[in-house]
Amino acid sequence: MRPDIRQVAAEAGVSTATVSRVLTGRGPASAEATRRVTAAAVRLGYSPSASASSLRTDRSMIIGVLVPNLANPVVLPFLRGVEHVAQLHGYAVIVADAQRSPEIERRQLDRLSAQRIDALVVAGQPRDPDHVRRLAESGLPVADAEHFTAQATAMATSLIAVVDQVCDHLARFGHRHLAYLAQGRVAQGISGARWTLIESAAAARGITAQRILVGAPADPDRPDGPGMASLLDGLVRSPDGPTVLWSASHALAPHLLEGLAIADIAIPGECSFLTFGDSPWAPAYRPAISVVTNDLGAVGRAMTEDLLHRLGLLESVSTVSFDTDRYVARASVGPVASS
Amino acid sequence: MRPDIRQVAAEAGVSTATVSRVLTGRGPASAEATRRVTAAAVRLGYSPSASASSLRTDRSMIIGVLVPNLANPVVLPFLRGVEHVAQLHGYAVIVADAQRSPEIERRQLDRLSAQRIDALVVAGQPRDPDHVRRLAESGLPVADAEHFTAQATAMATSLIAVVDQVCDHLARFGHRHLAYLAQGRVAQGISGARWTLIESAAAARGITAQRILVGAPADPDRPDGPGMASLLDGLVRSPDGPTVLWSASHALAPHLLEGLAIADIAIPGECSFLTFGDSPWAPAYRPAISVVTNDLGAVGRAMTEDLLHRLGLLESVSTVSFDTDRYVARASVGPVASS
DNA sequence: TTGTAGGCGTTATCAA
DNA sequence: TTGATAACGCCTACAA
Repeated sequence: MRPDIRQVAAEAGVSTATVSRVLTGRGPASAEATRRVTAAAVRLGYSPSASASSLRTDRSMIIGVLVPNLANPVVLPFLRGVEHVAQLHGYAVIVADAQRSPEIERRQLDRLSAQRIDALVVAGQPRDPDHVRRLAESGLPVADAEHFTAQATAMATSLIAVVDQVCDHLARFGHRHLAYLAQGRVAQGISGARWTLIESAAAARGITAQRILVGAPADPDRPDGPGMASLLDGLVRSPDGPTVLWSASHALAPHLLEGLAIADIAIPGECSFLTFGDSPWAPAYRPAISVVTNDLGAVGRAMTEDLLHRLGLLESVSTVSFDTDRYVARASVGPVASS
Repeated sequence: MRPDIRQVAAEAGVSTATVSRVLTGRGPASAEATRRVTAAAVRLGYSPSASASSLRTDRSMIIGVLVPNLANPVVLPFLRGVEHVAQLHGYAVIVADAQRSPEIERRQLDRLSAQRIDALVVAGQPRDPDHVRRLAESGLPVADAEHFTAQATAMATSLIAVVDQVCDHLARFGHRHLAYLAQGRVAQGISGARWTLIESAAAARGITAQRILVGAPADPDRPDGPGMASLLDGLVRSPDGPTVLWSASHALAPHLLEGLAIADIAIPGECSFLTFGDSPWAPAYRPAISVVTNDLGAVGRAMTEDLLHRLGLLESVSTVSFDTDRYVARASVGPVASS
């Protein structure tokens, strides 16, 4: 049914070796041979079997992406970035969703391993970091988003500048107390780095910053509105409570906003609000929400380029800077209420 | 370096055939052989090569998913559903992002074809439907989301019930004119079916319904707020204009809301609002947005089960009904203003 | 129940 | 520059 390399060879009147050389571009081939082979391949609708080629060359041309939780929309731009670069270099992307479970994560990593992926992208904190480490030690090129962003200095300096900018803005509006709200587990990598930056930038401007970990709702689809409301009410309305709430992630933001709405806390009248991560909902909200955009697509692209570089497929990693963080001030950040 | 089936055979003191039979579960194997082989496999950290096995069996154990535009967040639950079911049956999922371009789509389909995917899921309207059709005709099991949802009768009846429910609600509040706002191109499948349903359900209650196609912003990340505002202003404030705006997709909703905010149209005072598709932003909005949830994860799961069924891997397709559409009434739908 | 052996479709080596 | 050929790692008749 499906044509194979031998049929192409027969059709072109050459040997299979020549067909292979022409189509892969590896090895010499005369202009005439090239012409006839490509013509025959097109005529027959030939498409070489990736399995056979992988088996022979020991290269699967597949990049695996381990996603801790595919329900989280922030992975989307990231995935897109990985896909984009991978595709440019003939690579396919296999997505492995760990569904927030260590066992599923292990199964998924095993599957990726069986596919003999050429490289692995870890798109967040894995549930079982040891397993990932073991893969890396066994020679698989691994790019970990947490480590990567913390190490990419261009990105870090961009973030520093933006955090400074935000704190300036807040100080100018008279804010003295800031609360940084993050979800559940304390992240080591990027999230931890952000907090350190915020804390020191705030301190430099006489703003006290506190970090508050709000328990991730058991079911992220049905957040605990009232619970969030009472938490925020107690926080904001306590003496010397924060006058600014800064959400660590875009996914967390709507839950916080819902809590604020229930507790009837006015934005920015009673409390200013901003968040990491942008989406069409931020400007659409009333009031429009200030954001610090973080271009995760760029991170995905850079990580994938780094991997391809390590695989020897890319001469130089694109030096396009990571200067993609930006502070977009909107109505949700305003002057502190004169009480 | 990496252990091979022969090494496992040697370690277990059996032949490679026995190893294969034990590990794949196909063919007979004594309890003793099974024990020793599995032990040896674990001891050596053996993981069979998917390429070799694909080559031999002519089954890649890979399902391809063609996503017209991976930037669109609605694919996320869908992808997750596909991934979930695929994984349960040992299948890997390759994501192909067409990036809204016909050429890229073709390249991606060619790549999937080279990978010898066992089945293809099409997660939206492909840019080049002919190419997809050709693949289907060549014997590849293909599941198309548009066709699928239109044909899945359980899903359709669920949708009918929900649309009736919404229209009842609107009629009770005194609404007589409804505008259904959809993006750009008119979809043939699910989106078209929805509109037909809405139109007739509305008519049955004395509500006139009109469909308005709002041009998709060129760059979906920077929507045209003012343009949207003037469009909606002209629409809502015209004599006999609609008193209800119904957004066809969750992605469109924030752009509409931004337009309403700019035009200073009060919700629900001046105009009620609801949308297909839920997310944490809907209840967090002020006022909270009414939604018709559509569980795309369930669609992804069902489609994948259907494919596995066609591949002979699944005895019966899960008959869990599609009764997942639901109308969640929130504050954004209220009585029509008494003018 | 087990082992032997051949071949899946490609690519790399080597001799011509 | 080309062609014959031997693997790559696995699965599965078939024979024992």
